[in-house]
This record gives sequence, C-alpha cells and structure tokens, in this order.
Amino acid sequence: MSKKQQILETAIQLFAEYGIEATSIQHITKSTGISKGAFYLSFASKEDLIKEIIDTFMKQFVADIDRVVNTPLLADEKLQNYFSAHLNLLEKHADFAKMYAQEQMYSINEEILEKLMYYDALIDRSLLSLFQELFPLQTEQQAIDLLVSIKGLIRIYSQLILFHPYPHDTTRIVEVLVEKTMLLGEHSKTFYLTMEMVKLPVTSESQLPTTSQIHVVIEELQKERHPELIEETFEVLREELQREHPRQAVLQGLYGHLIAYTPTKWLSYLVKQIDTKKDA
Amino acid sequence: MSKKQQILETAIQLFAEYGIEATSIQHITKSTGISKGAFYLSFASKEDLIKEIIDTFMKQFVADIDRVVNTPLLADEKLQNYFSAHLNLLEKHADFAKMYAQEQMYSINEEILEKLMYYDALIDRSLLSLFQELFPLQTEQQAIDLLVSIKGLIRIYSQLILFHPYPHDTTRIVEVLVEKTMLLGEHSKTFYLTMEMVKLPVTSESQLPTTSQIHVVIEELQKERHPELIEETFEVLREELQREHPRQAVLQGLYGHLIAYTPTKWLSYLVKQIDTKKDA
DNA sequence: TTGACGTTTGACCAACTGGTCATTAGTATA
DNA sequence: TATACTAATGACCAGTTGGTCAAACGTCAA
Repeated sequence: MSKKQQILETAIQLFAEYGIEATSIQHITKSTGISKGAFYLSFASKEDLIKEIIDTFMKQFVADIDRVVNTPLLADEKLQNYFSAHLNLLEKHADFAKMYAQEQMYSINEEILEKLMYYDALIDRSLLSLFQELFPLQTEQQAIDLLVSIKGLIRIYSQLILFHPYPHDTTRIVEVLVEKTMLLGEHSKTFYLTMEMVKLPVTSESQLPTTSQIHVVIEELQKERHPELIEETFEVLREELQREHPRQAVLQGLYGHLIAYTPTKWLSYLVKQIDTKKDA
Repeated sequence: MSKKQQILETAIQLFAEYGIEATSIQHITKSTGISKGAFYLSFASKEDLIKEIIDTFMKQFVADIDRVVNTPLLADEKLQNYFSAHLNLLEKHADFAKMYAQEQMYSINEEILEKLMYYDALIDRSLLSLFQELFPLQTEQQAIDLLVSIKGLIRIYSQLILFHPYPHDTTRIVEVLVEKTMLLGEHSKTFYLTMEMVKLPVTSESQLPTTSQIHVVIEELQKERHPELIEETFEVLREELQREHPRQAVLQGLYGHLIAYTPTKWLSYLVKQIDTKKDA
C-alpha cells in the first residue's frame, strides 16, 4: 500500500473517532508512523487531505448507487437493492460515514461543502429517477417530498447503525425502509417542498461529462499499474470515444469491466452518463 | 441584561455561524465587547459555557413540549400542536438549533453528549406517550419504530428550514408531518428497532424529581428578582411540598404560573412530574 | 481626600496549530 | 567507490488556543 494510502486510512480513522477539527496533522503523522514532512509530500494541506478523502469515497458511492438503480429489474426490486447497497456501503466504510456525517452538518470550508452537495445531488438524482419509476403518476413536487422524507429516514437509521454497537440485521432494516417508502409514496396527499427549495443543481445536462473530461480521468488512472483487462479497456475506450457516435454496445461492455474494479468505478459512472446522453 | 446573558447570546450566534470548535474565547469576548478576564468571571471555561447554553435552552424546550403533549385535547390535535411547537421553537431559537445540530453529531465532550442525550430522551418520552395515545393498539416496538421515523422526518425538515433562507409556511409543514405520522403509525407492518437499541434511559421512575431537588432549583431561582406573582408562587410551592401528599389542585395552579414565565419553565416541568407521580 | 473593595483589564503563559525547508538517509546508476 | 537522485526527517516558524493574574480602574464611605 502506498504511503498516501496509508495516510488516508489513518486519517479517516482519526477523523471518525475524534472529529476533523480536533485531529491535527501531527496526530495523523504520528499514528501513521511518518514525519510531518512526509505528509506534505503526499498532500498539499489538511484541506487537500479532506477533499481527497471525500472524492475517493463519494465517487465510489455514486457509481455503486447508480449501477443498482440502473440495473434492468422491476422497480421495487431496485428499491430494495438501493437500500441494501446504501446500508452495505455504510457498514463497509463506517469510518468514512461517520466523518461524512459531521462534515455534512458543519463543513469547515465552503468549497468542501459544495463538493459534498455535488455528490449528494448525484445520489439524489438516482433516487429520484427510481421514485419516478416506482410511482409514475407522481408530480415533481410529490417526488421531491418523498425524496426528502426517505433521506431523513435513511439518515436516522444510518446514525443508529453507525453509533450503536449492535449486530444489525440489515435485510430487516431494508424491509422496513421499503415498506415505509411504499406507504409514503402511495398514500401521501399533502406536500410542502418544491424543486428549488432542495436545489438539485445537477439535473441540467450541462453537468454531463464530456469526452475530454473522460480522457483526463483515464490519463490520471494510467499513472498507476492496473490489471491487464483494465489497461486494455482504457485503450478500447479511448478509441471508441474518437468516433462521432460511440457505439452503446461497446460502451456497455466496457462499463461492465470498469464498475467491477474499485479504482475505475467513477470512470464507469462517467462512461454510463455519456452513454445515456447519446441515448436521449 | 446581565453580562453573563450578553456573553451567552453572542456565543450562541458565533457558535451557530462558525461552529463551536472554530469559535475561540477571544472571538467571543471581542464580539461581546469585554475582556478575556471578564469572560472567566462569568464562566469557568469554554466547556462550562457550552453546558450552560444547552441547559438554558433544552430545559425550556422540554417544558414547552411536555406542556403541549399533556394539555387535555384530542390526541390528533396534540400531535398537530406538538409539531407546531417544535417548529416554532426552531424558528425562534434558530441559532441555538444550529449549534445543537452540530453538537449532536459530534460532541466535543462525553459529558456534554450525555447531557444532550438526557434532554433528548425527555422529549422522546413525551412523543412516545403521545403515540401511545394516538395508536392505542401499538406494541412497544411499533411505537419505538414510529418514534425514530418521525424524529428522522423532523430532523431533515428542520435542517431545510434552518439552513434554507426561505419564508417557510410552518402550518403547511405541520400538515405534511401529521399526515406522514398517521400514515406510518396506522399502516406500518414491519419493524426493526427495539427499546434497548434506542436506549431511552429516562423511562424508569428513578429519574423522577424529588422534592428536595425542587427546593434546590427554587433556591437557585431566588437569587434573582422575579415578578410578584412568581415570588409568591415559590412560597406557596415550598409550603405545599412540606405536606405528606401535596394537593394536585394546588400544584396545577402553581404549574400554570410557572410555565408562563420563561425562567421558571423548567421548574414547572419538575413540578408536573411530581404531580403525575403522586397520581399513579 | 483618603483608603478600601469589588470589577475589569490585557500582557503573559505554555501548549499546540498548520506549514516550511535545510539537512540527511537511502538507493540506483556509472 | 563516487555520483546523482529522490524520499524522508524534524527543528523551526509565526500564529492561535484556553486559561491566569498582577495591576489598574471605578465607586463608594469615612
């Protein structure tokens, strides 16, 4: 594991345990077993460290959630899978989730707050499209209201899971959440929220990735070694993106390889977005 | 306004705006327009300041909520009043609410966390009794599950209100919350949470206040001047508590005076608890 | 005017913060 | 072995933190 990776992991642990503000760089370096100077070889600043942590994890989250929601299944199976995926990610990356929870409530920095809101909006968008599939007759206002309610439920259940040392029965929790979602989605009659009040700034197509952005991401990834299959995928992807109209069949195959390998999850998400755009 | 009061108010504002950790004592003293030494004449430490802020507000909150839930009305009117009261308190004390939100997520101190959980549990208890009145056939598990769900909804709507600059229509939000509560309360079939998982440590009677505790609170209050009626109420209350069995009729009258005057709200709550105990 | 007494000040403290950089250690090549 | 390179160190910096305390201030009665 690279030095940078080591620092990242120690930092997340400390951030989760003591809070971000309360964790000093000396604290991190001592726990990692390196000198202060070494830290600044890997990260430009404490803020930079926090940003990298958020990027690393949230990109995975977004890609994973997006895949679950876009897998061709019945809508209610998808809903179940969504909750499952969410809770599993929570358990798997509990330290990050704890850190995320506090940063979300009180961000040390405007820029970081925006970053969080950006990823949050991407996930919201996935959930929203799922709701529109589940309850086709819903108005936009209904969907937004449901979205917020479900987020509230997920958040409080997540908090319980994270901060309560218990062998949790996630499949049971999923059942409970699905039931509540269906109840609220089918029978709610009064609504308060509107689109502008929750501001999901990512709904416009202006946010869709361009091929050049994807090329940048690939270049970044190629700075490190990856399995044969992945390296090959990069090459094919580059070629396919040269075309005026990249062929969906090809992209989908590549997507399959990329989503299955953690470091390229975000790339897979970007490819998928391109894909759906050409679709429309 | 006393110097202490001035400091408290400035501190809450700063805590709400910049976060608790990020706000230094120098920051507070400069904003209040006093010297550092003067701060330490009113508070023993920064931690002490935070504790006092929490106590001041949460005692009011608990008393106000408890009154709403125990007013003799139809259960669904109570529910509506509960949400109303909650949202109004939120708007009225927005700065404290913001501070509370962050401290709840990541407390700088174990002792403060316990304090927060204590007051939280008191409010939970009020809500729980209301649910049991609304849905008499519910099992304990159902009630707990509903409690957590509603708390999740309240929290996310609160967050929207607090951090979104909008002229919010609280009566509309109350409608929405009432509808969702009724939906979830009446039709939920699957449950996950149990009493021990949310641990409401205040349910046992061991937590009920003793008359001697009340005497201490009165003494504390009498260090400052209060309206004639209140001073008189103190005297009558003292006498009544001397009796083997304080008379409900008298206590209820006194309660009416105490709940209406902010500094004695907490005392009114304690008196009410004594009252209901002798009841049972 | 004096002196006594509580209030208020702000320079001062040690500890710690995020961040820098001359120096050193380690390693690969010639 | 000598050279050239990067990787790593930790003393050091200026600034800030929560907290203290001798000294100055204000306000009385004598």
